[in-house]
Amino acid sequence: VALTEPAGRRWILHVDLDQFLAAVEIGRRPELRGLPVVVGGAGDPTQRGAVATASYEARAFGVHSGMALRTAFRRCPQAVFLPSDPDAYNAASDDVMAALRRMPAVVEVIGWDEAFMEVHTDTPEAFAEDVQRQVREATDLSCAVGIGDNKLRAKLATGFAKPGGVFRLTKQNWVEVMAERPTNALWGIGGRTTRKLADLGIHTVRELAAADPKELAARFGPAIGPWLKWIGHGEDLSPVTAEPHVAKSRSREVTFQQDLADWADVEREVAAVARRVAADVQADGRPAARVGVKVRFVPFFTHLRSMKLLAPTDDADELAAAALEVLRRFQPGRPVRLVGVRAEFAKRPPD
DNA sequence: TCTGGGGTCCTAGGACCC
DNA sequence: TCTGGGGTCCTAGGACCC
Repeated sequence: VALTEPAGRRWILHVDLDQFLAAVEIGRRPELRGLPVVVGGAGDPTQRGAVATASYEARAFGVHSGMALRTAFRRCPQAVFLPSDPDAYNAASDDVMAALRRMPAVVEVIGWDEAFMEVHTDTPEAFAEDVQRQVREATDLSCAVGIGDNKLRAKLATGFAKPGGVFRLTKQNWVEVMAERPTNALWGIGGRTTRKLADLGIHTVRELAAADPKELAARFGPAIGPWLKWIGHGEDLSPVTAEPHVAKSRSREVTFQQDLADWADVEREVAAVARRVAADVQADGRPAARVGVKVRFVPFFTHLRSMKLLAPTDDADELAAAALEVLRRFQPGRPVRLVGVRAEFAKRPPD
């Protein structure tokens, strides 16, 4: 008998904080509780910017993440609009993840407000409720917990657990719960793929699961095509890993409140953004090997160009010069509403 | 009054080399 | 007079996620 064998079956839990950014703001300003709260941009709904998180009260008015702040204001003018405060959310996120890591589980953080946990137990619902208790005690935040037999099903289960609940989705109830739902209910299928699948006559998860893998491969490529059918069955073999995340790139971008009509202004902004990226690269302690520039023209055409550097560097002057060199490959003309600069780190050869 | 910011991974075509 | 086929690197862009 292997004494190291963990007790109980293997379960994957997906933990997702409820209305995370709004909850952090409410936590330090209790008078906001119960009010529609919208966090995003500079907190000024007359400016360009997007909703990062809306409280449930604001969602009742049709406000949701990704929506333009101005649109949110039109839908819910009485909402409290707050600027995004990344330092506060990072701190809260760190506290939550520390609480999860104190539990007997492998913890994989996948975002500010989300993590997978691999646990061994015969009572996963009881474990999930313990997770919720621990998170609340440590941070006063509430979370939903999805229970699955793999990461995909756990992640999808959370959607049925929100807010604040627990839901189990496994091979047993996959068909019952998911088969008649639209394909974009799956994690990994967005708007574009939904439309392409519809062109093939595939609208539901059941139809995707039954689709011809060759047809999918022809339409979506040799890796993504077969994977789509696979997730239609709810299958996912990816492991939960506690490996610390190593960033592959750092980027910054800025949307201008007024479009830039003068290309000289675009050049000045690209250089400035490149210097901010350089500071991030220096803080990371690894040099960048590639520089990319993003330009979004009016009305909303986005183009990207990039260049491998002759030699990796974290020097601000060099990165700014490289960004300007990449910028020269763009066709000036239309006014510009956004510029971005991305630095990619050198790929580290496997040991 | 349209449509944020920060990431990751995949695909595909051309260059280049053998 | 004819130029195949495979591998890798570089680049642009698509798509998705939080």
